[in-house]
Amino acid sequence: MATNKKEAFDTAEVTLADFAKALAHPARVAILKTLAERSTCVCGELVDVLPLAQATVSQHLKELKKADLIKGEIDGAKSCYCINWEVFGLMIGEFNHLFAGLQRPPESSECC
Amino acid sequence: MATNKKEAFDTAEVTLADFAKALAHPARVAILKTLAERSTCVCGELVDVLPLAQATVSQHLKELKKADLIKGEIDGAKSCYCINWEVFGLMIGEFNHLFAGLQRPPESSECC
DNA sequence: ACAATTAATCGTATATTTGCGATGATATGT
DNA sequence: ACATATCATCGCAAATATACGATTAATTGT
Repeated sequence: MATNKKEAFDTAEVTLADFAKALAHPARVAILKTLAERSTCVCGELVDVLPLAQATVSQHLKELKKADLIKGEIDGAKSCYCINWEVFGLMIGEFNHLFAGLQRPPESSECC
Repeated sequence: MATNKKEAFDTAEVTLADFAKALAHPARVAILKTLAERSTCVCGELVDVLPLAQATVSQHLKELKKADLIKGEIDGAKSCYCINWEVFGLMIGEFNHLFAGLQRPPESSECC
């Protein structure tokens, strides 16, 4: 059974894994890139940019929203999205912290 | 259908998404941490450290190997794993490149 | 030779992810 | 009021991911 064993892990590890999961699809990476590029918030333009159907793009946006990496607001008939820079910075911090912690040892120890 | 649409995206985005997917589970983050910590390569000790069954740990190791983030060698009856620092550095570079590209705009543009 | 240890793999169950068409709800333009 | 545009959500299908017990294969210790 794929019972969720998240409780059994460190909070830091779960947090990082969740952020990583948000980035674990090229469409979502592309969405973030596009949102950052056009400082003006885009909505259905994303559908034009991506090789995916509107429903699918909507779903990826939902994922990014769930991870709190983007904010969305209804602007008339359209939906306006933008990067949540606060959380985004937090994510970068988490990744950097992990990478800093995982340092190559002083070459004395050769592995297998 | 969950037909793979990877071909339709930029190589850079696919590469990064693949690395992100490798980190998208707390167990795999924990494995990398443990491998880095004990410069000496561990094998079944990981099973003791993790709250998962041996078969499950083996599967996560397989995932990390698929992403080329770790190397594994059979050492007698045991299996010895270690971080593939070359690829690991490459991954860090990819993430840093992404994060550098996604810069918060000069505050002029307020989003939604 | 034989029991015990180690770890990969198989089979299975369940959950999640990915993708899309269709539908519905809201807003806009005429 | 009515046709159109925009987008979230639903329902469905297929693929992946997660987890584990059981089995297998190889190694080690006695």
